[in-house]
Amino acid sequence: MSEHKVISFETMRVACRSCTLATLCLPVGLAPEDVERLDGIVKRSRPLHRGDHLFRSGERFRSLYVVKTGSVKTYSPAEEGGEQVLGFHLPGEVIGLDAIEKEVHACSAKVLETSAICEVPFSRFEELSNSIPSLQHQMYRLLSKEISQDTEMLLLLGKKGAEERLATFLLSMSRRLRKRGLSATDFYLSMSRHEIGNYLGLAVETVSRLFTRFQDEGLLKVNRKHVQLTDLEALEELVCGTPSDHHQQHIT
Amino acid sequence: MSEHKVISFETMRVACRSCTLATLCLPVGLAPEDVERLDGIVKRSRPLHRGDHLFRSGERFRSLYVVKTGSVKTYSPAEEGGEQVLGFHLPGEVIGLDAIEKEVHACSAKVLETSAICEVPFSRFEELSNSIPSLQHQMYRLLSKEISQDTEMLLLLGKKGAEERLATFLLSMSRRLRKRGLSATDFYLSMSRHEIGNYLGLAVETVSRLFTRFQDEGLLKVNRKHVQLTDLEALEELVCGTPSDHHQQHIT
DNA sequence: GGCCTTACTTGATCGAGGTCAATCGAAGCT
DNA sequence: AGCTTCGATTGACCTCGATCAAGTAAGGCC
Repeated sequence: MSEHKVISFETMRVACRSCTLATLCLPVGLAPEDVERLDGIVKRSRPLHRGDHLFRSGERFRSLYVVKTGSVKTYSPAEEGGEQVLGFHLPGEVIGLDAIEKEVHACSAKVLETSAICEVPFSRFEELSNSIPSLQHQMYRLLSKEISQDTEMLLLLGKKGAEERLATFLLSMSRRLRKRGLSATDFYLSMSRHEIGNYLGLAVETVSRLFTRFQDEGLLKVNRKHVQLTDLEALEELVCGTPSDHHQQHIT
Repeated sequence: MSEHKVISFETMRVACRSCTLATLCLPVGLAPEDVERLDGIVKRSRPLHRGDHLFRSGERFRSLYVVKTGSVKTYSPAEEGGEQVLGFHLPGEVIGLDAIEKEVHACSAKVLETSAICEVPFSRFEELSNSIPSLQHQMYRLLSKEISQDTEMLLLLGKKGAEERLATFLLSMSRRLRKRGLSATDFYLSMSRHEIGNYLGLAVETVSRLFTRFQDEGLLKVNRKHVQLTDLEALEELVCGTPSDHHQQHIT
């Protein structure tokens, strides 16, 4: 994991108002004094390390978590040691939204690399959002966004072929990294091929073969976890469905 | 469509407080005067008919819709006339939650049979939820529930085979109908085989074959849109993943 | 009633991608 | 360094479900 920088402890102590992720995870148009209030309920812990859990399936839901640096995967432990990867979470993204209703976590969240995570106790947050309309509004938007993202993913898994799935995944990473001010074309994947395959509903071997094929076709360069997207345009094309009329699953 | 009863106009005028769906779509523990307030912003229209749209992809988002009777499908119009079915919505279910963030509908909603639908203007609802903490709480729960349902669906499409998909679909219908006080084992499907297949990521032919197979195996009786589940137990087993160790997609 | 359109069913064939198996290479350990 | 382990890659083969192609039955309309 030497490709990932160590998180300085100082970084952890930065308040919401000065966090570089403020525009991502903070309500837009929130008054400064309200930011203070929100800041007051956020817990900041020491950096977590690869393999640490934010929570596990079955645990009582208490807090939402916001990734500050690093990355987290959520997964649903299936029968017999097998697991189902539900998502990968990058800085600025919120984890735990699916557990609000039942007040129990249906999935587990595991840190993929050394990461800084903010914890937001939900009951406190809910009280706060009661007295701050724009915070409530932002929360509605956040939840709604999660729904529409899941919907897109659903579409991907339901009808798209293996190529489109991997291309979509790579472009999603690219887009999300760019939004966070990082390189959109040159990055390290913090998850294994196995986890990618599991997430996309593909066998590890298929993921591996696709990486090789994409490289052969000049779409990207890949070396282990290091990926460089050299032809975003072509990847987009693969996704958008003009792949020279590829085996487009029935659909109708 | 003679199998579906016509909605009397009277039914439409019933206020939230006396609606049989109150326990489904109303906040639990909402004070009577608050129910009145909510009731005040809900619009009730004449019954809609098969093919009518609640909204179309691209339209500005203004309201959430609650199915009172009948059923609705949401779908995303894909390239070239093809569409992607995103979900089927039964009485008590809310439609439009995915559009809150962008304030634009990314999908269309079409009525599958004569249906009564309540319209809830979102901006008014949001104001109201600002002053009624338990309404806000219920809304958080509702949005969260949608997320966890999408997550389950995602799992289904990512890793499950055709049998499991159809079995899951049928059990989902069964469970939802039971919750609404209708028969869990004897019902009419308001959507076509084609729409079921599209929704589950399967070809029409596969859906048809599976219905036949399930019938042959004594799991259900099917005649056109009329379905009778005669062995819920066995269907559950198909879903849960103890199908005598069937071709369980890699997963790991 | 008879025609027509649309939905559903059933059979035959094909291919994307999963499974099995072997090899390779990198990171971690003593 | 040398050993071990786990992840990634590559090849051979096979299965599930898509696609193609009829054929059948039901509702709609004159």
